[in-house]
Amino acid sequence: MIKIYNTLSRQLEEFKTIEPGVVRWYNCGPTVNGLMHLGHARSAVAFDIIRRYLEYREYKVRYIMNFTDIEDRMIEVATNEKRSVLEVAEEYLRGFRRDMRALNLKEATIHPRAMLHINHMIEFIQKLEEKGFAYENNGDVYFDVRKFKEYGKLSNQKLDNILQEGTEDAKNPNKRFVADFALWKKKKPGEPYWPSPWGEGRVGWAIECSTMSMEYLGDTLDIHSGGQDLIFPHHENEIAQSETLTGKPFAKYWMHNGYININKEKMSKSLGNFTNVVDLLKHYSADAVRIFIAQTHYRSPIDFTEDIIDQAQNTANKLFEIFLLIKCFSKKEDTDSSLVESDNEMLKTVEQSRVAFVEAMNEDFNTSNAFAVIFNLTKEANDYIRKSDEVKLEVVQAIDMFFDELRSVFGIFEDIDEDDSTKTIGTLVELLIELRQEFRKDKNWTMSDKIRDNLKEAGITLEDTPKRILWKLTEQK
RNA sequence: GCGGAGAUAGCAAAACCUGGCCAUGCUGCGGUCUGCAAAACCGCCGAUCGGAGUUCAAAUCUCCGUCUCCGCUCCA
Repeated sequence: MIKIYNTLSRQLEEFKTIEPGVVRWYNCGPTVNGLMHLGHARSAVAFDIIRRYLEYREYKVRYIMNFTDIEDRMIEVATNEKRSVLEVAEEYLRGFRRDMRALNLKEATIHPRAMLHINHMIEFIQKLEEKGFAYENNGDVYFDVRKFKEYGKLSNQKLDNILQEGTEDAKNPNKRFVADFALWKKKKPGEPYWPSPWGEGRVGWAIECSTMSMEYLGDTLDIHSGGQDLIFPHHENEIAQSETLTGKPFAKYWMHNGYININKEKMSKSLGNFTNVVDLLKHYSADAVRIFIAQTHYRSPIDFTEDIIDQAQNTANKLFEIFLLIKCFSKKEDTDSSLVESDNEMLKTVEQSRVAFVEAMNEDFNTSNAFAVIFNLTKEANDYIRKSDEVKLEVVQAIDMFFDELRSVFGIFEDIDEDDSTKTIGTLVELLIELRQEFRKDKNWTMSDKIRDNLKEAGITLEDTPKRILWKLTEQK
């Protein structure tokens, strides 16, 4: 049984989809007005792993992640850079797609763009108006939050406490009530606009997500997710509009990931401490970044420092080595001899690890504990390869199969394999190892060390273990 | 002011809902193995913010306090 923490109820709930075996999931995507930064990455990777886990548990996941390409901040950037909103959108959309691929994020089922759904949004607003929950004033259209009795249920706020007088938005004379939010905004000079029943203008932010999610997933979603900062007002507003329109719950489970701080400070433009994914990937592998994110539970805050990402890179390198070692052994010839006790114990450990892994992930996707399981298993696997009298194919293949599962859930080292050039090198290296063993038998340390040292210089590290000699290509990063 | 999250070893982090010898990773120290080295494995060091309460038993529940972060304005 999978348990999910639901922001709406503020507790763990059993995960039950509306349609058995199918997950309808809308993840609030980014506004494409800049480069993908660490905050986007945290959210995207955390939910990517959860999605992959649900797929691992054989759910069919319909995963929608939007790109917001028309919004206040888009216009702001376009104005500053003296370009059209469309140009800005195109550029950063490409950037996001590139960085998302680099981070090995699975492609969403659909990545809808707001600008292509304006007509549906207008229809949505019209229906709200017909129902009497929206009102037009001077070319703007607002949602009348006081009519939606449950407003504030997601963010756990009372209407009286929402929006203090004195904020800029509260002074807007077109609104009847301070907390009312814009569904449609009258065009301003120089801004992109669309025709509508209320005159020329553009859509409000929250209506974009409501419209697109319902268009692709129906009236009620299983999961709606995003960063914690979206709880209010964005998701609160989505609930108000959507539930007013359909009279049904908008989403069963609301999931929100924790923030990333940089050296104990919020990542923000004014502090100039944005860490962009492109820059990060210049120094660290995507696997390290994903491990860095997955080692903390998705709801906990992360304080990003260089030290921590270095540690994650270190962990990534170690995992890579044992993964590759097992992968290589899983492709060797079978030995024909029957399993001994230590083999059976290893097989048992793999099975127990799988159970423990599933248990950890079932508990609101406890990736920290899942990693603890992985580390414990890699210890055993390392021992098995180095200390068994004979490495049995059946055993390494069982380990490798589970490692494959882990790699695909966490989205790390998915392309791990020997390529052809490695195989050729392997044949040569094994020849040299044999030669070196001859020298070692004769206690000719000068020659044996020379082989080892020269190989090391060539980027190949030898490892003398009790039972056999292992070799590996020296890490690049 | 209102709402939320949090404080666990040198660093990171889990367990907290559902009370029962504080997982796990990195670092440091020692050991095993080895001709040596490296690796790997084993062991050790070391922590529940402070105070009170409930309890046979508290990191976990309750209360008080201190501190940090976030939201209430565009944010993942």
